Amino acid sequence: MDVTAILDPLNSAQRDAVSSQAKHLLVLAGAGSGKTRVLVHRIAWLIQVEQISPYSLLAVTFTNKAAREMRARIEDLLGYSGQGMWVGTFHGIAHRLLKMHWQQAGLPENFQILDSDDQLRLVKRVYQTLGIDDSRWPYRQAQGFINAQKDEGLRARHLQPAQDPYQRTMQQIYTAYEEACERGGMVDFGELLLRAHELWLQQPELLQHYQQRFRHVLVDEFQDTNAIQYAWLRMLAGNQVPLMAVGDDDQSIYGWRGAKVENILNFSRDYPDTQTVRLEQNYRSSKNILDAANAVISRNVDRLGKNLWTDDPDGEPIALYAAFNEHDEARFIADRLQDWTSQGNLREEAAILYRSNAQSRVLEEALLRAGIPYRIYGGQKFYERQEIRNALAYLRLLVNRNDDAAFERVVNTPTRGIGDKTVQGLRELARDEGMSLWRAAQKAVDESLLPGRASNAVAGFLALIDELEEGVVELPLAEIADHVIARSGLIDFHRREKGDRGESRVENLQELITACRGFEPEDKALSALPQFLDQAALDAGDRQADAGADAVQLMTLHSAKGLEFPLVILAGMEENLFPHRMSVEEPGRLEEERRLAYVGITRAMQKLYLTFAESRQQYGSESYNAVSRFVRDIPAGLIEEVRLRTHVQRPTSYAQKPTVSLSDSGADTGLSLGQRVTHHVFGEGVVLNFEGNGAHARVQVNFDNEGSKWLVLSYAKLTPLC
DNA sequence: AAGGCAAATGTTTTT
DNA sequence: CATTTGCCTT
Repeated sequence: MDVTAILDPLNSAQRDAVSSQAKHLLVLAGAGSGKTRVLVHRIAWLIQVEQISPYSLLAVTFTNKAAREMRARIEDLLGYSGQGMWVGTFHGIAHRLLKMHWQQAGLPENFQILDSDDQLRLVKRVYQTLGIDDSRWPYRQAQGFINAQKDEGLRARHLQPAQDPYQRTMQQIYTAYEEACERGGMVDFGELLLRAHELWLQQPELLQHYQQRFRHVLVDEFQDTNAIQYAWLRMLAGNQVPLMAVGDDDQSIYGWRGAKVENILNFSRDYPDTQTVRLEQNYRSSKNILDAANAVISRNVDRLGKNLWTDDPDGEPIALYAAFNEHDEARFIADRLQDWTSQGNLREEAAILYRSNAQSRVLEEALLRAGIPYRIYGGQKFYERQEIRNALAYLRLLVNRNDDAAFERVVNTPTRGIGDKTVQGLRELARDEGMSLWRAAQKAVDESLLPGRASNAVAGFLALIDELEEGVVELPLAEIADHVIARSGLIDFHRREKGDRGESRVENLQELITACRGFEPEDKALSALPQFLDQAALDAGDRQADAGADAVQLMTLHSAKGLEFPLVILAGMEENLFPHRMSVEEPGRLEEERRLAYVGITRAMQKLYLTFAESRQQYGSESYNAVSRFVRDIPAGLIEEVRLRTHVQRPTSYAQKPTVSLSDSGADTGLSLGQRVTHHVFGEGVVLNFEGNGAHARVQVNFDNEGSKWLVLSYAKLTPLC
């Protein structure tokens, strides 16, 4: 392949980036501006033109999905997979390093990865040993504290001794938590990064080895890197390895998880010989959609500044629908999707995006009723399901009896008469003797330290695990899993569960066996099981099994980042929902919500619907939210309001009754449910509800600025609009 | 030790 | 509203 094949499909800014001769490169890539394409073509350029071996390239992404996509697209372009090239997530690469250099990293060879669930359990155990009151300091707060510190690259010993009780308690927990991890050879997600950083810090010759090996390092979604990830990159780069960072400050939506947009700002300061390239031409959305997105994001103060433009025509106007309530909203959406497919489009080209997962239920119901196939992304991941984690815990015990997290999880699952008290006893013994729970259990049985019944039960559990391992180690992975799931009693345990929840859990366990069958170990020489377990911990398994069927896509705005759809429906465009009520107070968090709105709008290629509900059931009670400020930020000229309710008679009985009563109550008020009205004090609003008649008639109006109010019809001078 | 009922508690998500 | 947690009874 020659240079033209790499550069021809690119615009001039993209070409500048791909063929850059500068030492370091910062690409500010707006939404839909060909970010991944530039990365992939840059890699092709380095290999084909600069003659750099794939072995000397390192490409870091944020998600496993992005890593897979990059691999696939490199293969597409080059015609072969970049053999020997390191492509992976920060965590995946850190894990790889630690596996290779476990001794230098001060870890046991078979160190265990703790996911957030394991981590929370460990935190709870630390509370118990320290005697900390969890009603005063919630577990999750401590977990959040620990992760936030690790994101910043701080260990407990790095923290300033503090006076205030919150800091003191958290630091105490953090210290004990670190000790517990160290003792058990356990490594949480943050620890992977922290350790990988320290590994190089403490082993300069190892760092040098990698600095010589990697002749180019490329980073995707740079706006999502946190402090420790950037520190790790900087250490690797030193003053010799060229870095290429690609990101978009306007799409930084993970600040709440430690991501630092500032890293983008600091990059050119930290590396003065950086060429900055802006990709501002958008190839994805119609002009109307892009103008709307620009209008929304321009209200943010804290930006690097970038204006996306397009050669495309205006396209269709953005449609806004004011629903009566969330059911009406869902019904409207289902109708639009029906229109979409009846016009000959594919369902999978349409996506419904929402701020929070809780919104999906009503939408699902409406789609189900309308017979529209759909697929939901997000929610619970496969490897995070209870039943799967239980099965994995048994498998983990086979590999490593001293895995306390796994031991605790399944010692009494299915229930076998080992209750809290017994486990508590084992924990104390383990702590006193400085041994794992497994060894403590052995000791307790051998030396009859437990009451008879409990002792028998514990002995039974120990025997079960040993027995599970017998004659199984040499078998293929899937058969090991099958054997363990059946013999541990997990299948029966879930089969006995009431409702159809148990049924789906049994199916999931079967699915796990299938996953084992399809698993290809990275290192064929080593046993497959430990490799499978590591992969399960690092990749939550969000790949969709039934990707073949044509279905509408439902997902949160967060998980929509990086995707695009011809038709996008943003549902729940309401204050308190989006922007979320937790984020409206703080300007910084509000800016992040706004970036989320920007991400949402820019997912749309041809047609964008915005919907909101005048009234919505939230946490069991009715709430009345004004239309989202993000909708108001969009110039009116770009929006076409759909006003079905004034023309269409709602067939449902509850909606008709008040309409009839309203006109029956003496003079025709000209009001109906969903009617837009204006009041001389409260301004504009929408009629939500109605009660009584004649002089006592009252209407409930949701005012745009004042919220919902009940007004006596004969006093309030309401003027109908439209 | 296990199961049932009342009370509390609700973002976003990856690794 | 729906799910999870904690207390209380068998």
